[in-house]
Amino acid sequence: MTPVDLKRPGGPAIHAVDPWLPGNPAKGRRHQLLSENERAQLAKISSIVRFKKGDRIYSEGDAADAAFNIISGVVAAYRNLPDDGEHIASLLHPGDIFGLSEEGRYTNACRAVTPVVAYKIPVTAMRRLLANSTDLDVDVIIKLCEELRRAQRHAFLLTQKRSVPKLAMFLDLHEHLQTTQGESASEIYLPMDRSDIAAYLGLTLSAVSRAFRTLISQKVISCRDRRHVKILDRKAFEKIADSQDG
Amino acid sequence: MTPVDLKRPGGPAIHAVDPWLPGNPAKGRRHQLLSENERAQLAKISSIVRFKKGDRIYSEGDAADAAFNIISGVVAAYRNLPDDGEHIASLLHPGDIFGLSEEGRYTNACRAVTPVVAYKIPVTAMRRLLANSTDLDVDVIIKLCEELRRAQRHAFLLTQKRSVPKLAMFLDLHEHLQTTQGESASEIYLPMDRSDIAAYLGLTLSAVSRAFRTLISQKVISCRDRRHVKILDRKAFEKIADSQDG
DNA sequence: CGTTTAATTGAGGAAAGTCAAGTGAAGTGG
DNA sequence: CCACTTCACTTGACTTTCCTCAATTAAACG
Repeated sequence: MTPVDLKRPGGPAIHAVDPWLPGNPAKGRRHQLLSENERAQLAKISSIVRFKKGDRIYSEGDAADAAFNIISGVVAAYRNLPDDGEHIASLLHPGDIFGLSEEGRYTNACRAVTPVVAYKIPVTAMRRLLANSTDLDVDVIIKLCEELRRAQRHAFLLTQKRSVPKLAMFLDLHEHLQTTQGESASEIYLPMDRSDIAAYLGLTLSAVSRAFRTLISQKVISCRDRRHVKILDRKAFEKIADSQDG
Repeated sequence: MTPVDLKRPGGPAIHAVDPWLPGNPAKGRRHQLLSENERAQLAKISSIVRFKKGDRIYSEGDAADAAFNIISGVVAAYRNLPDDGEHIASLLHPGDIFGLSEEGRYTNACRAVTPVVAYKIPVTAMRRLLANSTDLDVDVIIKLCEELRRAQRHAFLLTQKRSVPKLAMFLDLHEHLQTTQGESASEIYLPMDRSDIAAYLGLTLSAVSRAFRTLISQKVISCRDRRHVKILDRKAFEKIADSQDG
């Protein structure tokens, strides 16, 4: 499930696609951005924290005293809605950073979708490191560019009006995520449950369920169980995912 | 329409809310992040470019050789849809940066929504500056955090299912934008046309038009003309904008 | 002043939402 | 190890809302 270097951590790791270096070789490949030295420096000021599945990591509006860097597991950054639903702003994976803030307060709440291990990095120490500025700051900039693009892709996904293409795009996204992390491409693993998918796609639970059913009955995908999806008809799948007919 | 320091430019200017400095004083206020020195350094490597309303600044997939910093005007970053519609990923204003890329190619197309004046900064020169790292890199990080939050707010807005609250949130957003830039709060100015609003909200032109009509007929807002909106019933307006009943 | 582009409005249909009932799986305690 | 409880998900009937398409009206431009 997780690459080797994340299992035996040598300090925080930031994975991202370089925004400036032209494509090949290793097109679309995510690199570990930090040098051994930088990772060691960060390791000195950070601690390792663990969360059980479902644990709240912090709430919206809490004092933002630390940023986090995921070693293993999946985290959801979300906001609560007035009608007690929730909107998931992003799903974060190993190599991602979260805990950004506005005026010293977290803008989202965060919870562990799976068991999570992460580095916790105090912001004050982090700012000091950034000011003494090795190449660390450029790496952080690169990572932020990537997160920005992700947020924009998410917004794009949300403009899709029909539920089936939305779900297809979501599955596509997760397949890419898994292949770029070097895992089996034959099956997509979904670590979150249906209600999380609904909150991320801006749909109701029912709509997500029906969208799965539609794709299954059209023999475009099959589900071994609720968390394992296989793509049966790649061509139909991509047609549904990148155009908007479902 | 634009603060004075943007009219007589002393070099690129980045405006953002500090993510770490706690709220008061000047809560929610956007600062000019760059020092005189930094602005001068950036000015040396950048040129000033002008665009007429409607001009395409660059296309999706173009080689990303420069970033831009807006002096005056509004820019839309968008993607074309297969069915010849478009999705607007973000609306950019004076003090914003755009032209971020992935593997050396622009991920969005950009066009001028109003007449635009901007600094054009070659990425190679910019990278050199960042590597020689004054505090410039930290400022860029701060700005990117802000853009990330904006993208997440946009995604949040897009999860709203009814058109009226969506439009209300959009108007609210623009009111904030104008007050933080120190302009008259009595009326909201919309520099873009209805189809741009539709493309940003993920609605059809008709739906946007009807949402305006609904708010007008409920006497929540009034329109002096298509670009000037006034909020008549602040309480009703906020109820519609932050909860989801419209 | 006429032509083009932008916006409004209306009728009808498609799709997701809501509400509620029912099924399946997973975990608990006996 | 099995009955029981719980939670996650599915499915169905009905309502709401937006989209589609088309016809008009209003504004912008030469």
